[in-house]
Amino acid sequence: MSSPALLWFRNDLRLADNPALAALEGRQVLPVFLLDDASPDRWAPGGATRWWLHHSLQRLGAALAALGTPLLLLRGRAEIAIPALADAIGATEVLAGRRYEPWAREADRRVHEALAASDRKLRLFTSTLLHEPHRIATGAGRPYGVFTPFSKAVLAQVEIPAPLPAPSRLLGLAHPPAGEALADWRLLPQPPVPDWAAGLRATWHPGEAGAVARLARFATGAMAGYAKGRDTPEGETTSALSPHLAFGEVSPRQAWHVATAEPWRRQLLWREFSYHLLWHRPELPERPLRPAYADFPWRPDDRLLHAWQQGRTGYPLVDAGMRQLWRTGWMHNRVRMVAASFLVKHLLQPWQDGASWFWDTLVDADLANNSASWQWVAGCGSDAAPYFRVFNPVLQGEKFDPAGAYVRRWLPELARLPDSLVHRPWEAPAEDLARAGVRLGETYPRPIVDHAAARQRALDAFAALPKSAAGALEDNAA
DNA sequence: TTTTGAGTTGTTCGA
DNA sequence: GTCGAACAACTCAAA
Repeated sequence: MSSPALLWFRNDLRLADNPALAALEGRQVLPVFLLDDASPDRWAPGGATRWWLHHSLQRLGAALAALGTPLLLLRGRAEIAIPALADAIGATEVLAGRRYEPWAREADRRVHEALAASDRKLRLFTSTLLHEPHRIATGAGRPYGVFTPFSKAVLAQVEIPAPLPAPSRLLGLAHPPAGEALADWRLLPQPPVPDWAAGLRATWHPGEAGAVARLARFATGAMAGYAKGRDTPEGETTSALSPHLAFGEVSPRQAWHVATAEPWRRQLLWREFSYHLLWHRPELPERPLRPAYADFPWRPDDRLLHAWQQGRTGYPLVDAGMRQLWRTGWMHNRVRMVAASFLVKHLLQPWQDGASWFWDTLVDADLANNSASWQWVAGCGSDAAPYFRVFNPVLQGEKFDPAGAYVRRWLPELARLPDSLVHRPWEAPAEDLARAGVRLGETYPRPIVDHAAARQRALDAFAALPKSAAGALEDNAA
């Protein structure tokens, strides 16, 4: 009989369309998940990520057990724990989906080396993306820096394979080693910290079954109106598949074949593009891709940052988004753009501070997407928004939330204002405020900055950047 | 090498 | 109230 294999789950917590799982081909297997939240060289999982991970691992463990083998839970550094485990069970191969974060690539390289030293193999599969990010290049062999040609190249060159079926049973080890207990990892909010996860529990169903259900629900529901409806933050207008994709509870290939609407598929391609950028520019999460922006005159200010984080800027659309994020771990994409733009341009806070907050609070926290999107908003990324494009949170609110339904849901203190004032409460006459029970500065803050003045300040700051280098993606000194 | 066309998501101002 | 231009020219990718 052939030797057993180690099936190393990372961010592909599913059984269907899992190429590492399919590569077992009936061999004995030990599935393992390794939590590395202590290494200093990586972005440790944020609070919302930890909550989701707990539930997703619970579901994956149950699904694997039903097929014939438990899921082993371990903690530690991959380059030590994985080779040791392979050695302990006599596995000659470790199978896993490929990861693309800089630290993960480095860790995989070390795992590969350590395994090779004892004649074992690490086999990595394309699992969380449609296509390997390093296998797309321009005609000149360079990485793409603009989305549209990148997406055209992917569409022209890549055949998206049909998803693989889930196995109907697995052959586990007769005596699998004992792992750790999920509860001991303390991934959920623990006393004395208040239970902030109630809104997450009410909103989400982590795990493969929840992911597949969410995808099917979108394909038969909101997808038909997605091209127009996706900009409306209130109501079920998007797929809300992002956290499931981030944890790999459903694969992008599955999503591609089920959710066929072109504008939605383009969002999947944006995800590919973010990973393409991260692959070629591993500094993406830390530093602006456009070198001139390294000298941008940010004005770090904890008071402003906290007001933004808590949804107390005085601009209803921004505040509603930030409170939706805090309560549910998710924010509608249109509102993300407005809220992010507000932090960076109106408040002149470094985009990295916004990215950190999103990383901690988003259930769909994804290093490539989050970093690329913040750089896009800040104007220092690939294909970034021109610097003069400053969202007006009032106009955005009135355009995409005209009846104020979204703002009222997340800011109940403004719920009784009339539609015409709900996005600009500071302009409300005293009698309207009184009738709605709003006391500005008490029940809801006055605007933390004046829009027109803040906009001009941002334009001036961007205009002062060195012109020649302001747009360049590459550092010419390199 | 040079040229050409295109480039996710806006806002404001003035006619 | 509506509409077009200005915003700032630039970079990227392909022919």
